[in-house]
Amino acid sequence: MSKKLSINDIANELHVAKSTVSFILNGKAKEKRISEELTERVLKFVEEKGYRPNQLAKSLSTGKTKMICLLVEKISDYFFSHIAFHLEALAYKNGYKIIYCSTENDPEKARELISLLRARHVDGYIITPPAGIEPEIQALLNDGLPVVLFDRYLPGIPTDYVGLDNYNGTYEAVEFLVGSSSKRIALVTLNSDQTQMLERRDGYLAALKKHKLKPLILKVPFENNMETMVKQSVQFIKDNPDLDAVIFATNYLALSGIKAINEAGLNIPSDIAVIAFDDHDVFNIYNPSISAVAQPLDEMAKQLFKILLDKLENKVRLKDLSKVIIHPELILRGSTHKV
Amino acid sequence: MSKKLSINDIANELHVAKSTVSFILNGKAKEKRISEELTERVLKFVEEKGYRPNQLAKSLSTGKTKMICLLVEKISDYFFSHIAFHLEALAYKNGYKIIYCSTENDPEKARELISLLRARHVDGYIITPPAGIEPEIQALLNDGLPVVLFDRYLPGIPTDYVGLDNYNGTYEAVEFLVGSSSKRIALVTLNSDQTQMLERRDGYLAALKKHKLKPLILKVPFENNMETMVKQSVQFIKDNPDLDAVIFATNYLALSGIKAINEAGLNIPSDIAVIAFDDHDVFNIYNPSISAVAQPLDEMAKQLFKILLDKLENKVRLKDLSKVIIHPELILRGSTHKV
DNA sequence: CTGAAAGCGCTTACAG
DNA sequence: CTGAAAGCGCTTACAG
Repeated sequence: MSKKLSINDIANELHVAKSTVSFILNGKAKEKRISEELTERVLKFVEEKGYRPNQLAKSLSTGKTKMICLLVEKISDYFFSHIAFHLEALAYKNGYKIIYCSTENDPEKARELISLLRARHVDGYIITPPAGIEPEIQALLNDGLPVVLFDRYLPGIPTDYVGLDNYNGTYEAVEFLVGSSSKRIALVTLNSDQTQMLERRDGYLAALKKHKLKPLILKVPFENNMETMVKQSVQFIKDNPDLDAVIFATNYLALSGIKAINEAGLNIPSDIAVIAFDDHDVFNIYNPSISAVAQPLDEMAKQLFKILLDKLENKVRLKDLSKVIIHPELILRGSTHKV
Repeated sequence: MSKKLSINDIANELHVAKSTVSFILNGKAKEKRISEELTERVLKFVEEKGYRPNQLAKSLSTGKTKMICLLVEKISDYFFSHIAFHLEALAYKNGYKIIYCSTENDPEKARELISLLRARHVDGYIITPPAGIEPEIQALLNDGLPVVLFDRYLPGIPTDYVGLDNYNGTYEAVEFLVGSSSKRIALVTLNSDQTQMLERRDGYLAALKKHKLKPLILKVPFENNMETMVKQSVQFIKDNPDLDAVIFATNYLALSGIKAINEAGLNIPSDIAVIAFDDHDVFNIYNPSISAVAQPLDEMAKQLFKILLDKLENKVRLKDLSKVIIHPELILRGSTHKV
């Protein structure tokens, strides 16, 4: 276990001041008018020895850790793990590392996590906030730390935000269903007040109203397991025999709902057409394949990271907020009628 | 943006030495025989002010960062994102944070990531290694850093390891299929030399041999997208009309394979029985539901973390290696015959 | 029990 | 161009 090289060792071995080495390593050789020859010599030595500056010391001294906190509802969810993957690529390209945390939608846990991450001095935050952590978010902002919310926002607090145009997502889904002659269109959603869920509901309601159709909404409790969800959906279908189309507000609701439709002995799409909100790998290979309102995951990640990076690099003032609303894509597959 | 409190500020305000404050904060008050009254006073003050020690400074001084690197093939994969979720819970309970990185199975990228994480002085590593990073793993070990590999290992290097009993996973799957009267059992696997894939193949071959059945293996190139995989599987099915059962070596191979079986106009399980290696949420709600050799994800995460933590806390010597082989669970669902 | 001091490994004004 | 020095905010022997 060879002792790790420090900037001091390098300075000593090369008989130069460690400040000189530091400047060279940080690309300030020109600026500090250090001779090209010396610069070369130092860089070569560093290269040979495989020296890597201790980031802890650097961070303590500069106040920057080059770490970003990704605080999501649950890292194992399809949506979040894919966002995590895309963000990672962008972060690494720019010299940042990502620490992830799952809130499981518990504000208490989110508070604790933010507090822990603050003690580690991460440079910026990307967060899907549970309701109730407004004070902590505000505190981050007050202390000059960049915070970008995504997927859902906190109505009381102005922040940077990247989200889907959920309203038009369901609106356009309804429009399509009406256009393919569905008359009785239900929305199956979660019993949740998160902004993205409310927007999906509102888009649905608005489109139905436009077409003078009666809304029909099933709210599934958030905590339910798949089995319970299926049962509730089956009951819902039985109670509404005139149903001829369903929009599911999340991809897992759709999966359980389709099982329910199968169990009820109905055919997709001839008896009931189905559109899922939020795409999923398996929708493509399901039988029938499932139409979906897709969130462009890479685009969302790209926008999220851009907003954060601009603030981290002081290209944008902290007070100047960006809201990016990404347009979803309605992907038509086998679970809806051809038009 | 109020200035952050430091241990110096606290010492000054309370008119005590900062070493005293440090001892108290680190629970060494008793050991250092600091009066209970003073201890109380300091803790109360700290509590009131909401002081959080700067972890960077602490890390620089102690050499411990309380951070763990989770280096996986791809964070958005079902298996890895679920392992990540379970590990997170364990890590946080023990005061650790996790930085994740995706190697995408590229040794060059893995090397770069390890180098970057070393500069950040993470305390320990949990890794699914791509072939070719043996030297880097060895270097970590030589420098006394705990490393636990999982899912696959590097044959040349003795390390801590947590993996599935892949051999018996496919072996038992074949046994079951034979027992439910399948005669012509194929294995669809990836064109990969990773240890876990080889073990799955070997278990399959051994079980077939025992029953004097002829093996039939399709190797799908690793890089293929879903569509290509489906095409290859369809062709494979057509080429082998006597096929009556298939074991898919990964969950995504199973999903594309099932699509292929559907497209070939065959019925599951009456024409072809199907077992997938590695369970997936959607298998349960698929129609028919899909039998699977399930990896106990929480158990794997638990073992992984325990091994790592024991080393981090010096409960186990670095040289003493653990290998934990976890037994898979064969979950029978609708894609296989009842027995 | 307490205080002064050195050290972790960097950065960065400041003076030459 | 270079060197000595202070500072980031902790920990921890060491001496009283």
